[in-house]
Amino acid sequence: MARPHRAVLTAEIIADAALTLIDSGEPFGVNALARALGVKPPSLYNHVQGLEAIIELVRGRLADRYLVELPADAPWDVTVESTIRAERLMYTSHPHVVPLIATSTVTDQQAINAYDTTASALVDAGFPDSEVLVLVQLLDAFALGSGLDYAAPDAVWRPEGKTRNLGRLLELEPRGKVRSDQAFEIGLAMLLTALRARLEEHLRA
Amino acid sequence: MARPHRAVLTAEIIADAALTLIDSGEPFGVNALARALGVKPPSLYNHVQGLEAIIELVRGRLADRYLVELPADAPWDVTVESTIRAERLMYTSHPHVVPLIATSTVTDQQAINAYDTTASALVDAGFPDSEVLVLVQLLDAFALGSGLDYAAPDAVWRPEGKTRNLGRLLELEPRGKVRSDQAFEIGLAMLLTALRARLEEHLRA
DNA sequence: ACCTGAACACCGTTCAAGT
DNA sequence: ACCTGAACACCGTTCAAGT
Repeated sequence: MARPHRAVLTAEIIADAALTLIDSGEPFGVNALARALGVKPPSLYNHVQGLEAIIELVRGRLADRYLVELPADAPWDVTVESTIRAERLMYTSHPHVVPLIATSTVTDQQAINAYDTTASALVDAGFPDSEVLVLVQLLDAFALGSGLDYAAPDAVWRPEGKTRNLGRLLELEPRGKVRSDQAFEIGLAMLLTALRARLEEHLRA
Repeated sequence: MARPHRAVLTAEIIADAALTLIDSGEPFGVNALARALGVKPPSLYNHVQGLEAIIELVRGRLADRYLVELPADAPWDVTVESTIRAERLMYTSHPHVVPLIATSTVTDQQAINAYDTTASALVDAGFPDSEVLVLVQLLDAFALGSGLDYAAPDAVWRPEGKTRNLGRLLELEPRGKVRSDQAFEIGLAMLLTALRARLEEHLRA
């Protein structure tokens, strides 16, 4: 059998299977994905351009589900907070995706929309143009770093010798994902405070 | 010739060659590194445990050079600022290293020391134990994200459709590494402000 | 002690051949 | 139109053989 009467593959089917495989924690790649789909690796190239394109499809799939459209008339800090929380929920729900998308360029429309929404909220609030992308990037780095931390909460640092405080702090309760959650809340509160203070300065000047 | 009279390989030689190869931007791996060293891939395994160990050696090499010991009696915010600036200089000087070390566990002694120094500065300043690791992590994520941004400053987002503000902001001058530098300065100033404000709250309570 | 050759189980991608 | 087989140029790692 070379070609079934009804197509067994589409970009959507590939994206879904990719997300499932990534979430499983098993090694991810074109060959492994083809195996999971019961198909030979070259077949995928009839529907997607290659590994990077598949990863971008996965990003799009997640963005569609998690980065929903926000009300345009909400206060800027509500928009910012909602977006970061949605982004972090996306990452913590699919932690194995984080390392794959962390270093690639974002082209997916819904993901771009989410960043555009945050950028627009900051522009409308009164932040100067020259700062907005920086702030969007800072917030994104925080959400992403927080996602990486959630995926491997106690594995970021492994001191092998004596330390003044780091080793002791790593032993403190709570551990793991609970600590990662608390870390996220503290970091988010700090960033929002800093943003509000900075906006004050701009509006006063 | 199976074994030369004088060893051609040591862990240091491998680490240096690895850094040089990574910095060149060419594909990095055990095989490519062996080729660069004029040696067969299995030879490396007499000196290092594998690819991950080589990457950790590179981290150590950079930490030795950039994350120098700081005076223990400096004000906490000077320590924090110096460490972040040193870390960012390390990443911007070796941008291709960033994606390789971003997702791996830190075990190198000098790198651990740097984090321990920051943690201790925050503890001594009066931040509660429960927050210190979070803050160290937030600062680290910022430095790392800033390094990633410097490596590919205009490639983080590529909108293909229309956007309210994102596309316009991406076109603004300055571009590239200059913007990345400005972004770093703004982000750093914001984080230090937020840290000082948070410490105030803790000391007042 | 340490480098090599051979081997293993993988990768991502291209392309002509098949239906 | 779309799946396959064969092929290519790679990976990282193990291990017996060589000096």
